[in-house]
Amino acid sequence: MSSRYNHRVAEPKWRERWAAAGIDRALSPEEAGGKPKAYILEMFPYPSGRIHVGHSRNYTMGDVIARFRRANGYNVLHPMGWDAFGLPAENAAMERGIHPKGWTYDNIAAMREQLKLLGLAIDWSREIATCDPAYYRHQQAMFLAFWKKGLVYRKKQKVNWDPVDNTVLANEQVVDGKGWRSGAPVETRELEQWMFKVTAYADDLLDAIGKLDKWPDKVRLMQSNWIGKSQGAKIWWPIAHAPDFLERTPEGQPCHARDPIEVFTTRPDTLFGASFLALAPDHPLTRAIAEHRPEVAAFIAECAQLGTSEADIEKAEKKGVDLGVRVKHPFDPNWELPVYAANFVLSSYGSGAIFGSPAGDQRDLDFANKYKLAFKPVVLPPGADAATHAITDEAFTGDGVCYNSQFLDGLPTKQAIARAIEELVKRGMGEATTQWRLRDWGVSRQRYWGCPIPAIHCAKCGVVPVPEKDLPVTLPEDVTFEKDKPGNPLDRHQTWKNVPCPACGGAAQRETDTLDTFVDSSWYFARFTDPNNQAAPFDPKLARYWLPVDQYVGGVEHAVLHLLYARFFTRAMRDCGYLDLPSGEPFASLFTQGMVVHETYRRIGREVPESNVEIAGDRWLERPTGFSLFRVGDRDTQTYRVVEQWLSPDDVEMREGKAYERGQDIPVTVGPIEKMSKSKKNVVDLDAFVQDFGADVARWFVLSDSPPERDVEWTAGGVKGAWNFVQRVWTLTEAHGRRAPRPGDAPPPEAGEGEALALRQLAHRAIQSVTDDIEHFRFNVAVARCYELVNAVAKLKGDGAGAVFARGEALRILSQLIAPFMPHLAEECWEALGGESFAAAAPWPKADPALAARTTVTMPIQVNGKKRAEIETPKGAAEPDVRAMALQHPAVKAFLEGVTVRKVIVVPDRIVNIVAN
RNA sequence: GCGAGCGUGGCGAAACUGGUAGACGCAGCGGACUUAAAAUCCGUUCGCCCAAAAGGCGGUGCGGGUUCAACUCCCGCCGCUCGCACCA
Repeated sequence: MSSRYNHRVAEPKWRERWAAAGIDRALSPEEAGGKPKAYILEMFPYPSGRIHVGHSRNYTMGDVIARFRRANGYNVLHPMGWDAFGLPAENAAMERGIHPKGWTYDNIAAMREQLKLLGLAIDWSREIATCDPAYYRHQQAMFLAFWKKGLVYRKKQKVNWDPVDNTVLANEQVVDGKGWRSGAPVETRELEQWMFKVTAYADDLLDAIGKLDKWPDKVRLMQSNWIGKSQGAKIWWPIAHAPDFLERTPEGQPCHARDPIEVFTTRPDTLFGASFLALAPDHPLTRAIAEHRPEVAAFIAECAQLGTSEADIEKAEKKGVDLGVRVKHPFDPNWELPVYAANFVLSSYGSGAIFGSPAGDQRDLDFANKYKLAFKPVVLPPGADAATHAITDEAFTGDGVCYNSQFLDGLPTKQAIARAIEELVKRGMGEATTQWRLRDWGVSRQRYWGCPIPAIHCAKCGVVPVPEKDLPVTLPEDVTFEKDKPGNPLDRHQTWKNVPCPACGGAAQRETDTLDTFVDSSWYFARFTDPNNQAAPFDPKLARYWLPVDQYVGGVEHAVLHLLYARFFTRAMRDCGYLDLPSGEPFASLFTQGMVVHETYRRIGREVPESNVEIAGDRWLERPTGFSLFRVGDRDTQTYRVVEQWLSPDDVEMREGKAYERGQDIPVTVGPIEKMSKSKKNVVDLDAFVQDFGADVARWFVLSDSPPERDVEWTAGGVKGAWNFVQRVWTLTEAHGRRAPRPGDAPPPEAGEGEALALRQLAHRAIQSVTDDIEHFRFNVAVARCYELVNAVAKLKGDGAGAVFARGEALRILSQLIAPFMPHLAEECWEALGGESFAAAAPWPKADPALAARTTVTMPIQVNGKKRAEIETPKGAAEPDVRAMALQHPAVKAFLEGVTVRKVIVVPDRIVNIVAN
């Protein structure tokens, strides 16, 4: 009498047994003995509330690797923690009148239970939360150490200000000119900021990318581009003429506005093609002139209005205004050039000034043409004729040979650059330099729920570090959040804020900014190696044992932000003596997984006439209400409707291929397939799913349908496939279980022939391919191999000794192969088949080479590239034999009638191709 | 605009360093079991030609090329996705 597999009983049972046996605990280096270590880590979650099946993919992938490594004899560290500081906690506090700490810890408690439902092989004894003073006290100590080492400094500078979140953002957190969380257009403010000197490692961060050979090329490229190294020259252009008012500041002090203007260029070889200088609208000289010249001030204002989005930039015309300043050419004091302010020059790159060489740069050319500035071409493209080559509308930006360039004439571009720099240095007009796109990391955030910056401001002593003995600087808990009181509650907290100066004892104030939460996640992987250490962030010996992380798994959205910061942090920790990690690289191997996506559903709202539709960027709004709209239908039938609300998949049912609200006749708009997210409601809650189908079905499905790096769409069909598989495996296993040969039994002679032998061979080949597929992150292919094996087991009928043995062996192998993917079902099967201890603790199966190896191969025979027949040959059959067999095959003979065989190509064990005509 | 990746049945996808295209799953179709449904099991499923079978022809976005042989390599297009974006 067979029974259905009951995940509701089996799954909790095995989780309890694993926990009781402590099999997920990482061993100390001493306990591990000669075992190699494997540190497997998924990017830790922000405790936002609840987990949905979309989150589970990331953790499941890491878990497959962790379980696989453990079965292969590694000492595995697979921990979990919480990236627990951050803005959503404060927003929740404001909305609901609760404390961020309570909200965060409640979420952690709920999400921990949910993650445990998945049956992840995690060492929960190492759990950490970044908002725990036991964690962030070490972060504060490191901050002080970095400060001492010169890797932390303060700087008054223009910052990206998010007006919605009321805080500063790092450059990496500004996407398309908008805040990465709030989506609000970022404003510019001038603020005193705490900075991390990431640029101190710019060269190393860039060079070492070349050694990260187990990172996706895409991520490596993105990091290289972000660091953005350009080699070239600084050039100083002396002022020839300038308006008189530049002699003095508005206050009457002598000023430096007559200092030479510095520009950066990668192409000093084009200096003889220079036609003008252009300054950024907010270049100091532009602003100084704007004080006196209304048209310049107007131009600055106009530029400030211009958006920074793609569309704006594409449309924006190259525009400028003559500043009335003339400069001397560095190679010819008699050659004077005009200085413009121009809208296409960025103050944030280089020195915020360029020299325009129109023949060699499209923007410069557009600008010169608009303002009728004279120029000449100075780089001759390969193959062009110096007498006729001309530039009108299209610049030549490639390499060539210099002409019209005095002492540079005849030199190819690379040599000309070197020669030009040599001459600049000789004349004291410039020098070689390297320009980086990478900027230092501003870490000050004007928020409460973050790690306090351990510094005190004293009127007498300046900025003083908090003495180490006074750490941690803990967040005060008695703060209030009210919607009508914007700003940082730490600023308002008098008893916390006002403290004596550690240096002079006088009245002083604590720093009220907190650290960017990306600081918290920049070293958590090191903390996991020694999570309960009170005295230090971690024991360098333990860190040395476990680091680098052998396999890191996470979303590609962190390709620049988190991954770059973590690489900086390990270098800084190393140089401050915390960490013995010569490479400075935290993650040896990185895998960026695809998302789980799902259809979106929207309740259909009121129709809006097209005349009231306003297009705002990529969305539609209703005039004058400003309500968001969406479009229904195709081009001919399109109508606009108000977005009423997103509907959860649970509230939608399909009837005759159309979507309706559950139990009602209201049609539902099926929207695009998007990443599962709370805001679009297209999520499938994990608890409910595990209750209905089990964690194993969720795990199996998210890995089965698509390659792991690609998105996978959550569909009812996919769930069904996984569910069927679970039932099928269990039905076959249970039916076999009670007459199973025990593991290790010698095969009876009958197992060495016919179908029994074929199944044994297939099972052993499955071991080979699944092993290889897991190693190479081809989980979807591994899944397909398991299906093949199950199909073959089901197909083998009969109760003879050979069949029973082969089936028992195949099922036992199957239970082990599925163990990393579906650990609960694997245990249930393992037990039913008489296995000892746990499937999770059993060593990974080894393929018997004699069975896995192929003794015969099926070779296709082609005639003129078209397959005409197949032959069975022994593996490794000699070429003449194969050739003879092929030529004698009746089907082949028929095709060779009346033609001459010109050539016979035999690729051993693969294919035969006969060329004939 | 620059850079990267991708394009294979109705759908998700396989195909090792060029060697039988479509493994495996979903959906579909036919059948068994059942009073019926669900579940399960068996068969079938790229298109076209042929009454069927055997067999043949075509087929991996489009157009060329290299090769005995191309989803795979090269050249030129088209489309989609992602990243960066006036970076001097």
